[in-house]
Order: sequence, then C-alpha cells, then structure tokens
Amino acid sequence: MTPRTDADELTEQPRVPLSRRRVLRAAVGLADRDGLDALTMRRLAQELGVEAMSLYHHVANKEAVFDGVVEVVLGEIMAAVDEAEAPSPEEDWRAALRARILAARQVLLRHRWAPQVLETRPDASPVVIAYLDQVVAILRAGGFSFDLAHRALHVLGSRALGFTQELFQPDGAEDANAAAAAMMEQMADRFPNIVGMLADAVHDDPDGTLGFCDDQFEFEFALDLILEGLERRRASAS
Amino acid sequence: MTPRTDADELTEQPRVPLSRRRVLRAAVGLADRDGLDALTMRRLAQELGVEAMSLYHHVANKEAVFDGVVEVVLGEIMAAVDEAEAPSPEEDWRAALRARILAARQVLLRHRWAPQVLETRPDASPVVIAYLDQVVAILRAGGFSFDLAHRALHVLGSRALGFTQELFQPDGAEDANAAAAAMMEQMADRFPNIVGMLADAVHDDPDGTLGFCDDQFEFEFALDLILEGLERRRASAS
DNA sequence: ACCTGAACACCGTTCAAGT
DNA sequence: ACCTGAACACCGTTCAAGT
Repeated sequence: MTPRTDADELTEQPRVPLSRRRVLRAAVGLADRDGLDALTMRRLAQELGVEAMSLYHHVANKEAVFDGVVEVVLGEIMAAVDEAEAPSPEEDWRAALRARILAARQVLLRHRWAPQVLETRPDASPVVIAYLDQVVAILRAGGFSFDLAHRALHVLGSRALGFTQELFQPDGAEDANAAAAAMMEQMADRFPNIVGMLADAVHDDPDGTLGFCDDQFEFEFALDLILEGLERRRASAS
Repeated sequence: MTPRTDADELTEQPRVPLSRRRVLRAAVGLADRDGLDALTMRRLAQELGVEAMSLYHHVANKEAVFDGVVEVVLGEIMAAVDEAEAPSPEEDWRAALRARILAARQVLLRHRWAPQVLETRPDASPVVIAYLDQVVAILRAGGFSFDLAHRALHVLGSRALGFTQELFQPDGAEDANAAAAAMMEQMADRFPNIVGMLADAVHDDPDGTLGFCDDQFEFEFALDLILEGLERRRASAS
C-alpha cells in the first residue's frame, strides 16, 4: 500500500518476497554448495538476506526444511525420469526400469547429500509414493504379480531411486585412496584377502582414471544382477 | 596417595576411573536406550557421573565417539559371526556367507541406530576391513576371482553387514502403518499400482502379526536373490 | 595425570514487539 | 500479514585452573 520511494528502488533489490518455494530452493543450493552440515536455519536465512526467524513463517521447523528439500530433489528426479528414453515396459520391463533408475541416479549425483537425508525421513513422502507407483506400474506391465512387485521394491531398496549408500564412501580425493591403499599394504598380513583383491583391481586398470572403484560401473553391475534375478523369479512364477 | 576417609567409602561408589572403553560402552548404551539424538557429550558425561569436559581426556571429540561406538558394534558383530554355525566355505560358500550375514543382522537389530552412523563414516575402520576380509576369504574359497569378489562386495553393499537402509523405515507403530494405508487408499486414483500392491499384501496376511512388510523375510529374499546371481556369474566365469 | 568451572561460538525455537 | 530483536535452552569445544 505504501508507495515505494526512489531510495527504495536504488538501495534495494526488487525484493521478491519470501515463500516456501524460495526457502527450499535456497536450502537445496546451500547444501549443494557447502554440504549438509552447512544447512542451518541461521545460514539459510543469511543466504536469503533475512533473519532466521522469518523462515518460520514459511516452514514449520527444520524438520520441515529437510522434508522440503527431499521433495525438491524428488521433483527433479520425476522430471528426469519422464524424459528418459526407454522402451515401453510391456515390451521390455527390464530396459524400461533400468533406464529410469539410471536417470534418477544422474539427478542424485548433482545432490550428493540427498541420499543421506532421504534415509532419515521416516515416512514416504507423496512424491516418493508417486515414483514407486510408476516403478510398480512398470513391473506390472512386465508381468509381475503384486506380491513379486512388492518383493522387488524391497530388493531394490534405495537402488530404485538410483543410489546405494556404500559402506565407506569413496570421497573422491585421489590421495585418500592412495593413503588407504598404503595403510592396507602395511596390513597385508592381517587382511590378506582384501589386500589381494585391491592389488588385483589396481593391476587391471593401471592408468586408473576411473579409480579402482568405478561407481557407475559397479552400480550398473549390481542393478543388472538384481534385475536378472527378478526376471528369473517372475518367469518361474508364471 | 591421599588415604580414603570413611566418608568417602560411605558416600562414593568404588569410583571406577574413566576410560575410553567405559566412555564408548556408555555411549552405546545411551544410543540404545534413548536414540542417536540423545548421544551428546553433555548427556554422555551425565550418564557417567562426570563433567562433559572430562570426556575429552579419553576421546578427541564427538566424531571420535561416533568412530568408537561403530567400533564397539562391529566388535559385537565379529563375535556373533564367529559363533555362527555354517558349513565351510569350500563346501558351500553361499550357505557360509548367508549364515554369517544373518548373524551380523541380529546384532544390528539390537543397535538400530548403528546403520545410520555407520553410513556417515567416510573411511572404513580396521574392524570393517577385517570383516570384509573374511567375506572375501569366503568368496575366494568358493571359487571367486578377486575381480568378481570385488564386484560382489559392491553388490552386497550394506547387506554384507546385515542391514539395508530402506527408503522409508517402517517405524514399528502399528497405527502409523494404518495411517499410511488410509492415506494411500484416499489416493487410490493417484497411485493405483502401489495401492493395489499393498491391498494385495494385506490380504495375503490378514492377521497381520508380521505387518505387511516383514523385514526379516524381505531381507532374506533379497539376500538369496543376490547370492544366486553372484553364484551364476561365478559359475559362468570359471 | 585426571578432572572441573567458566566461557565462547554456535544451534533451533519462542515470544512479544514492530511495520 | 510478514518480519524482527532479544531471549531461552541447548550444543561442541577451549582454556586456565584446580587436585
């Protein structure tokens, strides 16, 4: 109601008002840039040029922020999956599901913190349910009973969304891998099998541009093994 | 050096001194009882009848406490796995590995917070390496190449230690499941496949003492599917 | 050597007050 | 209606001081 003064227009940005959507997009950006630990209410507010307490007009609390960022990421996954090129599930359910899962994975690689927070959500959000509904639709079109489809979701676990939380995360740093390798060589007598295995893996890929644990390769190997096992059970059930 | 007075003996417990071991055991107990969020330095100190700052003489910081509790739990797993009855891996690697993994799972069911903190550890602790070394030993005895054993570890992922972080955690509460089911029935038009699937699952197990997602059953189904897939690849490689 | 009290820099969140 | 400042109850951690 009060008209803007010239001073306002010079000193202030157009001053787009806060909104739940804007808060959540800023939260995703903050986590992408500085990691999940940096996502605090105070820093998020600072990111938006506002006081921390203002956030509470748009999100109930921090838990709601986590729910919200998961929602945003899942939205991106849904969009990516819709665009993935794949045969129709009636024709080849394995290829159809495989293509969609790998598309979902690409989104998560842009938001590496997302799996960690996704796994802390106790309840499935409507967007997860919508995603899984599509997965079940593909399985059904491929000839799965509801029961086997249910089983399939559990077998896939987080892989249905394109990620596996590994036991220890290869944190990218080439020298971290080198340090680990050195440590384990020192322990060759205590851990002969692991050391042998890793020595073998390094030998197979001497230039090592992929590191000795190429995630994408391993992910697809595991996915294909599982899809094959599911297909075998589907075929033997019908 | 200063002799204890009678008053000491009456008012104080024998006063067993603090130690890293005692700190970590208290931390595990606290997490078991009150959950992972309750595991703060201050509450941990209180549990031990001591000031928070005294803990820092035995652990470097909170991160070291997390490392430590993981170590304790993995120690329990190693012990449980050693006692598990299983055929020799030369005779039947699948049965040998299966029995050990299910034994590890039993330990994690006593420490339900453990998977969550395990997954935040960026580096494999010596105890994890020792455990995985035994897994690789079993695979090798069963005829796996180092390469396929490596692949197998990645396929198994956290399942090698007996757990899968599910997408949404069934949080035990029967009414939570009921609420979720009610919500989804409302959404039957939006999510026809999921709703159909769950309706079917409920119908199959009307008394529902196991809930419609019996974890142990699903875990073993997935484990067996994966072990079968690995055996198939082993056989076709040799 | 081991433990402590006070203090610091951070949290999430409430509440009464501003516009 | 939307934003704010001060305050509260908690964190992890440092540091100088006690025994």
